[in-house]
Amino acid sequence: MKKNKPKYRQIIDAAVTVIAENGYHQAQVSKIAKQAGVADGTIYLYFKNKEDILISLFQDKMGYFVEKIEEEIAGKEKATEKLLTLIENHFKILSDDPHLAIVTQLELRQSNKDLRLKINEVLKGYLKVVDKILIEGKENGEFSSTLDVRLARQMIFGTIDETVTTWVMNGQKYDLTALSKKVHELLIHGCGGFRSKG
Amino acid sequence: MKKNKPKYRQIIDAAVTVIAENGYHQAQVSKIAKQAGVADGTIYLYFKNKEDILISLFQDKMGYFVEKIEEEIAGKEKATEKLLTLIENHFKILSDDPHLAIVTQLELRQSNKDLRLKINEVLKGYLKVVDKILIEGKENGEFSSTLDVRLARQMIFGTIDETVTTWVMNGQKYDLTALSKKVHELLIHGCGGFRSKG
Amino acid sequence: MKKNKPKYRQIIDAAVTVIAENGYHQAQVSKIAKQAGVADGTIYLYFKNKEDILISLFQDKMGYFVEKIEEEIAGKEKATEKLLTLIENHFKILSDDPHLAIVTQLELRQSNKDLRLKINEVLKGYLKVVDKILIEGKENGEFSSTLDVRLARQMIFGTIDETVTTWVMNGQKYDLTALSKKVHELLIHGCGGFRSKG
Amino acid sequence: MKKNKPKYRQIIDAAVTVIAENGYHQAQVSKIAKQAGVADGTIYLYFKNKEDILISLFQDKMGYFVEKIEEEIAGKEKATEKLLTLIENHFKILSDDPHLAIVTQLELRQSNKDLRLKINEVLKGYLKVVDKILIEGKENGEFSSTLDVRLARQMIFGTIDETVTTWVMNGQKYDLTALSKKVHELLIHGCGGFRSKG
DNA sequence: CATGAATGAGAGTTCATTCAT
DNA sequence: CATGAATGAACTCTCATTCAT
Repeated sequence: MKKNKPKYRQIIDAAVTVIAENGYHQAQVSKIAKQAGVADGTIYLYFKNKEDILISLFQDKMGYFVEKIEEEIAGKEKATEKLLTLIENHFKILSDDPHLAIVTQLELRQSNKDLRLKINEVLKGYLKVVDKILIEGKENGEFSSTLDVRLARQMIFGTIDETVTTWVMNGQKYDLTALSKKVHELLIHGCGGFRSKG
Repeated sequence: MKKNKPKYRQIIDAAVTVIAENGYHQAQVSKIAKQAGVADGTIYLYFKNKEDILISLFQDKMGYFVEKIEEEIAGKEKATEKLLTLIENHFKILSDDPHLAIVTQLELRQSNKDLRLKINEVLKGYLKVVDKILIEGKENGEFSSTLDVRLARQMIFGTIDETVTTWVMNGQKYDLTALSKKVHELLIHGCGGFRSKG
Repeated sequence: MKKNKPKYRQIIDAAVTVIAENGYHQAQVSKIAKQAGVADGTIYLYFKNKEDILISLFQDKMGYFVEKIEEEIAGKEKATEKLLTLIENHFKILSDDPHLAIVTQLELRQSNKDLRLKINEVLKGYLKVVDKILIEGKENGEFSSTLDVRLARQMIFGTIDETVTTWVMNGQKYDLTALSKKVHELLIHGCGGFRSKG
Repeated sequence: MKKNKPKYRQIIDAAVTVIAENGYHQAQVSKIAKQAGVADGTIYLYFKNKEDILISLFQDKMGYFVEKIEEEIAGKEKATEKLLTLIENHFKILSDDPHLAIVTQLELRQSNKDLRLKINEVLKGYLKVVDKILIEGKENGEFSSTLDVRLARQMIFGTIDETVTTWVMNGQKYDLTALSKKVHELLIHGCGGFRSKG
């Protein structure tokens, strides 16, 4: 398994750095090779082609993402708590790795449709976690019984994603993690806020 | 004013068609010229360069977007009604122009950072409309008085955008406009739904 | 005869200005037309093509050059005096018209071989004047009886031309005409200078 | 050092051939690559861009020029002998390489001002050699003590250059080297020739 | 005579990938 | 396993010239 060899990770990490610092369109294979400390040709011993580096990068990082979040969620009882944990961790992981945030929110989106379709495939793992929380919440009465899971998932992911992207575009200058509770509150009660009476 | 000459529109429309049918990276100037029925060089009598075509395209279409939505909103009294109208029109305009939907949701996002920054500039007009609705809703008590306008705007835009993108990526096979009410409901009351009692 | 119409001269003069100020490769027909205050198409009512403007420009200016010099020379008796007069006038005409100097010494030389061959054709009129002086000087004993007229002509023209070019390349900052006597002295007596005894 | 690799020279030599045979404006990079027997992209492993090929070509050839002439001059005692040697070698080197003569006298002069300024920089090395001869000649009494070195240098370079250019423009049909002595004689004694008595 | 909108051919350069060493 | 020199396809933009008005 090539994925366990040290150079595999070296190249993935080099790709994140190079893309974050130079932008997607200025991230040539030769630059990644140099950053990784290997020859251009060596890249092709570990990856099929350039696209494969990017997909692998995404799978690798997103795999950790899902794993980490599932782990943290496991300890929570209520769906709303789980959703908060998901938001908190999503924000935290990207806050802790500014390069990764730039790469996933801005740079990788410049890739062509094919690559984006493959990235979406990878994203499904994340979306399944969201779906599971939503279904659980519907079942135990925390969420509306008429909730459309697919739409709610799109709202949750869309909102989190837009929040992170705005933060990255503004230069990661403010504290993203501090927004978790307010975003959570918004997602649970909407713009209307919590009402005891209509 | 070049913008009023027929060839200006011909070229913009040709660009939408060519990008939608061939993808961003396969939309060569010569292809756009051919589709528009003009010579390659003619493009440069109306646009500074290729990037200028894309920005103009976005400004042009988004300008209509904002104009149309502001017009429709004007007739509504309540902020929630205005939000519904915004969602309905957003979905309707893109539903009515499948090519435009592909271009704005998928293809134009592949552009480089410079172009994307300029596109974001244009988007600000749309976000201001959303902000106005939110502020109004806070003032007349429809929305929570503690609502964070910026976060709420990110939720609204993120949700709408993600909903449209998902629809486009799935081949525009289902009725997007039919989702307006449910998306609206979600944005107002959140996953928790409307509760008469906490 | 088109050459006598006012627009003919307007265009020639515009060409000199535009080439001097923008350089040969940035002297587009449209720029010359604008400077001349006529439409692009009008150029082609007076000149066959762009090359024709440049050749006409050269013929026109060089014609004045030869005419002026022949006129001044006519009043001189000795060949050496005639040579001095030629140098003085050559330097003076170009000193008096800095744009023309730039155009003839630097810009027009960037033209392609065809155009340069035609320019050389025009130059022959000037070289004939030089030849006449040389032959006269040989006949009346002012110049060596073994003088190779062709080589001497190349020396005279090469020296004058190089002197003017150096002056133009240095920004026309010093007084070119002040060099006439010394250049003349050099051409008559060479580096060795005048010697009463070998 | 790329300059010592065989392909570096292959490309330079190919450029001389292609420019001489097709003219400056018809010397496309792809043509030079083909002539050199390498791929288009290979050119850019050895040269920054097309202009860099031409400057390198000039530096390379002119470097040899100056080196060769300085070497030959070193063995001569008198300034006049040195000048003769310079002329002889200048003529000989270009006579021996007809392609190079075409390139330096006609084609490279069509380059834009930027390139020509860089070429002039290279030429300064040659002009310094001329200056050294002139100063030496003044010091040891061979040349006039009142000689203006800058003007004399312009005469010498202008005359040699004009002589070579005329020879190239006439199709290199006559023996250029045979003119060395007469040109030398002209430069030393001028049109007046050698006089024992004024 | 004069206009100026329209034409369309033509070339330098980058970079993912290969393969002989 | 690792190297890195070599490959070659692909595309934007300029500008001299024309011709319908």
